[in-house]
Amino acid sequence: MKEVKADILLVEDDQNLGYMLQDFLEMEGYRIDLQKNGESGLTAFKSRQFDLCILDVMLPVKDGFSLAEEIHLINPQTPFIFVTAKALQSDRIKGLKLGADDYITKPFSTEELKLRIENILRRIGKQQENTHNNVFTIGQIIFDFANQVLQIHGEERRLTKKEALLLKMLCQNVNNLVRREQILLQIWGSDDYFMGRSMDVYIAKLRNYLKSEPTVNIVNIHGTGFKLEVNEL
Amino acid sequence: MKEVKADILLVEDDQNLGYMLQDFLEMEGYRIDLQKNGESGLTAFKSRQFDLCILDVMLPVKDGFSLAEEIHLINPQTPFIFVTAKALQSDRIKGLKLGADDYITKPFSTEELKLRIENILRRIGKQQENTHNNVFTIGQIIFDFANQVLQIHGEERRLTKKEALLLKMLCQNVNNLVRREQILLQIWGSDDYFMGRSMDVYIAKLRNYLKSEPTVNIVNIHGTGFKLEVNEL
DNA sequence: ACTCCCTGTTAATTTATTGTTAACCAACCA
DNA sequence: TGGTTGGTTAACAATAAATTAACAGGGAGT
Repeated sequence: MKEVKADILLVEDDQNLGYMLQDFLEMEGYRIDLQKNGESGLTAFKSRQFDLCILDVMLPVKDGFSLAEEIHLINPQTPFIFVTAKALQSDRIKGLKLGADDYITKPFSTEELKLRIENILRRIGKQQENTHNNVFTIGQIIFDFANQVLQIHGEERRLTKKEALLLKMLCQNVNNLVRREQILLQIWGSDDYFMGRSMDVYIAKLRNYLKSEPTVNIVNIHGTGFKLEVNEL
Repeated sequence: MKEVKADILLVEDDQNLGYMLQDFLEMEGYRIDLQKNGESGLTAFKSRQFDLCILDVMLPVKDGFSLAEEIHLINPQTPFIFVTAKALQSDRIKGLKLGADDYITKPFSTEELKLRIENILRRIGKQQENTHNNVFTIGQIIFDFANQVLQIHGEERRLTKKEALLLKMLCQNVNNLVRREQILLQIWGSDDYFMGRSMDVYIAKLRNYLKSEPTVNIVNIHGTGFKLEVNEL
């Protein structure tokens, strides 16, 4: 079950590029409506709400610029990105004047497009995936690293800095071993006997906090490290 | 009398380009602080508030990327644009990953730059307005940042500049942790022991002002920062 | 089973951070 | 000049967190 990060209207007449982008963006967690010309693009836009539009400039039936104008007329809020093969200065300026939030020229990497989309969505306040917010779900428990808080069945439990750091490390490696020395070096700064004992104390504390979740366990791998085990149902 | 549209920090080592841009942007109604290297750029940034930063990537003393990182640390709100001669894909991606709001490559027309600036300012405009109106409601209390006044049950209490800045920061992150270093960097300009103690004194003052509201609390997250908690009814 | 070493747990101790009040100082202003 | 005001530093109390200690189990090899 993946949460949809945002609804995107993609208008691109080049079949190959269109499908490729659709696939890529869907894999990134966006819901895509792919249209092949300006007119169907406009119809699609009218039919429901989108968080973002990606428009090719050269489109059959109705070009990207006039499409953008009409979209802007219908909903001036909606941000849009132009994609184009032409690197013409004048074209870029025309796009930006129309209020384009971004303007990228082919060839571009999907990585770049992804970052630009994320940037725009972040700015308009669309909630990004929580992974960047550092919110983890551990069984029924919600761990908000940024606020150092654990939500256990409605109850809030505040964590100390070290507790939070340690739990984050385990969460980032759910169901995977994290070696003692790695934890010690990263959180305690160095790996000696006493630091190690200190860490064990913290493991005990975390176990205590998580004990209400039977599907969640911090298991010890003798002589090696720990693993946060979460058994999905 | 010309209204200043925005304060822009421009860091560009190429004298010609730098002056040219400064002139152009000033004619456009922006107030420009031109710096010639990364280090002086950082100093300038610390010295006051900017609405936007335009950074060359290739800078003497401290490159644009690390400058951006530090700026982001001090005030994650501030948008920035990278300007560079290199059209390297990997560079563009690095910049965007750092959270750049835009990335434009030389040569570019001043017209394009102008449009991109307007775009960004327009986008942050809404939030800006709210935070430029700068009237927050904290439970029953009304905090007018612009006038540095707190309305507590009809009573007016005037705040000092630092008190107001600190309270604003907390308000902008209601119910969210604000880290000590971030407050210190943003308001006090640097993070050392005494600044920290000074801040603690201000926290005490604010707590005192807000103590009549039982639903409002400034809670300390030990070793990390503070959180303005407002419990809705 | 015996032994060594690693881990679990709780409590005691030490260290670091914060709360608070007041003294101090510099800038501003009548 | 002297009185305000805003801001910093100092000092001490109160807390919270982190480490250390102490002891009890447990695994793994012999």
